[in-house]
Amino acid sequence: MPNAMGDALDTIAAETVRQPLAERRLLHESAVDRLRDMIVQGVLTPGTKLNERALCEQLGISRTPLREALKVLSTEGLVALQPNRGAVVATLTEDRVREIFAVMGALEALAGELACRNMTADQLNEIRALHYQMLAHHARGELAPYFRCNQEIHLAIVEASGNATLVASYASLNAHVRRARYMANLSQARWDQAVAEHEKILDALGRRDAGPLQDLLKNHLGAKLTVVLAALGALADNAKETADAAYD
Amino acid sequence: MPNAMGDALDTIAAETVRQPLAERRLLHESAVDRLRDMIVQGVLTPGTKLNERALCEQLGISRTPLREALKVLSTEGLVALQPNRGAVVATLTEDRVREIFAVMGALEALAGELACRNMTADQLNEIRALHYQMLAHHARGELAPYFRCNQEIHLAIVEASGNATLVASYASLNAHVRRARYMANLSQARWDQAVAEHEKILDALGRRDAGPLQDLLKNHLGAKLTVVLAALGALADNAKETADAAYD
DNA sequence: AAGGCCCTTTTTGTATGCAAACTGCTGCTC
DNA sequence: GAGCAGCAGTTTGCATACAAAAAGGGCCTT
Repeated sequence: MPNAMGDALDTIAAETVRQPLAERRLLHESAVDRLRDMIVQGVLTPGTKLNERALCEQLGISRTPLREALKVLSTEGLVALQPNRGAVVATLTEDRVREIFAVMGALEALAGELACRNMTADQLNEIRALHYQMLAHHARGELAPYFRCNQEIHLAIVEASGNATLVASYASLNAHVRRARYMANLSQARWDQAVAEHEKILDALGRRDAGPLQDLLKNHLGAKLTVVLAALGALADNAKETADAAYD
Repeated sequence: MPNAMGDALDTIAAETVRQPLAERRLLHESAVDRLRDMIVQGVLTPGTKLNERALCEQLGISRTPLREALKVLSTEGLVALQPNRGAVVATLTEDRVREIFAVMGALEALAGELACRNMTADQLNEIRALHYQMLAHHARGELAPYFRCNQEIHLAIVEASGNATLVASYASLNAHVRRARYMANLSQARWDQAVAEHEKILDALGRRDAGPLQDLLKNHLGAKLTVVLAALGALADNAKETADAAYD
């Protein structure tokens, strides 16, 4: 045994230099994922100028895969490309949020209908499990984990439709509004109500009762829209104040 | 006047060397458009391997913008990227077509509802004009122009919803099925029936009668699905025969 | 002092170069 | 003869190089 640390070092080297089994991901793909996360989680706020050189350094890649990633995010709508003038994080206007929610409403309604028809018992159980996990976060007042659970439930319902195209469309639109959602400051009353709505949704799902489920989903989404718009307004006000402060 | 041809030559030079006012489009953008057209119109058939060097030559660009275009088309779902193994035109399975039609059904239903509420008189008139143009093509038995008109009408209805997000989602999905649509061989009976359905759709639109309109759109799309699936089956059979012939 | 012009610097868009991965073929082994 | 190792050629993924466009800044003009 020449070196007790040999194994550990080899492991690290294998992970950093070359992933043998993990089938090393392509640079532009991981760049897309990382940038998307940064945008959705609000690290990169709407309107932020995306300097290629700076992002390259931050991600440790060259401009070629970065630019490919920006093109992808642009077709996803999260980034706006201005010819010869670079990329900026797409802004979210109130109108656009309303548009997105309208489309998501149609998609969720379809998902609910299909889920009632196609959902497996396992899928239903998983949704139930996520629901109880969410209840726990609600009881403890843990907002961020609650949001994550909440998202997973909605995604699980859409996935239970068994329609991959629907899942992709829904996920793409969802990424846009999640940006605003992360900074939503739920009142306790609205939070409690949202949980109650989820209870009813789960109930309808369990009975595979498509009609009422669609109505419940629609109302739930409508309430979410109100919350998101409020968050968006608050955000805009903050930005305005900051801008005003610059003039003081 | 030193040279009578001077103006013409200058014009050509200006167009080929540098577009001054037309704000020369970016190479990767036009590449996306050209490749998308080739895929949708069936020049590049599903499963075709996309060799970068060959496409570069064909489009007269280098690999960088071409690869950016492939990434974009991949996120649109029209091509599939195989890491380290290149890109192929995405295949259209029957299941996938059914999925797409299910989602498009939900989107068209929403579009119909919103159009009844938001459509301007001008938009309705434009749809009427397109409809009559389509009737002319039907009367003359001109299939390809009929399809184009047909597409434009459906897109115009979605646009009349006033929801840009809805338009984008619809257009993206529509690109996929248009591939199959181009090779659909409509029977005269089905063709006549489709025109009759359009007549009713236009009527409901004119009355801004959302409920019946949604039903009509849904039935119309269901009939289209049948036609597309038949075309897809015929295509698959052709491919199979060709493959079989190779063994003779 | 305000505005515009020109020059420098930065940034973007595209082409090219290079290394790793894949493909296909030859020849060897069993 | 089937199958596999190994090598040559091709293709992909990424980095870099270069040119055109935009942004910034100083100087001059008015």
